[in-house]
Amino acid sequence: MAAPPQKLRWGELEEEDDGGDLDFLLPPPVVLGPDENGVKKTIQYRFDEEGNKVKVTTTTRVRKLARARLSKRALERRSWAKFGDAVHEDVGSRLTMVSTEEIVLERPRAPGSKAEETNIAGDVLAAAGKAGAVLMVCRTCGKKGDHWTSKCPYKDLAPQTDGFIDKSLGPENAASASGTSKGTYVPPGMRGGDRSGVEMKRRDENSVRVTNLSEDTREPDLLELFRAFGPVSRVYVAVDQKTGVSRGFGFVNFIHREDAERAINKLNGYGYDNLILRVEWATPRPN
DNA sequence: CATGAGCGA
Repeated sequence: MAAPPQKLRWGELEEEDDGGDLDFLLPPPVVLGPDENGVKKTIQYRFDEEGNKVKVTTTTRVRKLARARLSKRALERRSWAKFGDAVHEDVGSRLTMVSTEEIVLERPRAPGSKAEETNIAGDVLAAAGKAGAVLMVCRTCGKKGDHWTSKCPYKDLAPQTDGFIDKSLGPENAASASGTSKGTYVPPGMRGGDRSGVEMKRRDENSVRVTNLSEDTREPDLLELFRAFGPVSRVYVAVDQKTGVSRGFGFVNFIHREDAERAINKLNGYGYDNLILRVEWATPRPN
């Protein structure tokens, strides 16, 4: 019996664009790199609507630097003794186990579930007071149909929910997620009940700038270093968007100003990764 | 040396 004709999958179909029949006149595409920074350049040629030959260069970053070293912590983990099911495996030292643990996936909005009955979109429209209104939900305070995030009166006052947050501190972060009705997804901005706004703290407060960081210092490293002084609400390391390489400076925000001050006093001039850190108050970000 | 990213109708 002859094999059935191989069907083309959609991904294998040739892309058809206008003027495609003339494409053989164009130079073949050139792919440069990826270089040692993982930056890949693709040079393609095509005809535009007027039939002019145009050159299109796209730059993409393919992956992290191949030469990037493992962090100290990762190296340390390599030397850990195997445990669990892996104890009996002898597949060499770099072993990734497939978990045999059963994980039940919850589907809060599954058909028939309680959550399904509440129609969020309808909610929003009602709040906006008009049918066909846009889905305008402020991501800062969670208010619906009132203003956009950028116009939020609490813009800089909301507790920080994005970025790097020290989850080990206090129940606020973990507990707030489960605070409201169980099983229903609650957007970060709406967690934590009452939003009268009075008790909200400025989130960009107590911001400490850290400069002279080594290239491979990342946010987790900074957190490790600074959390000793008190609860940290945010860590940020500036990274070159194109190469992914650290720009050598970052910010750490503390919940308490005194902690920030102690961190500055202790860590400014501190030797870290063979460089001398500079730690000082950050001037507030312009906006 | 150096002051952050996203974000709409």
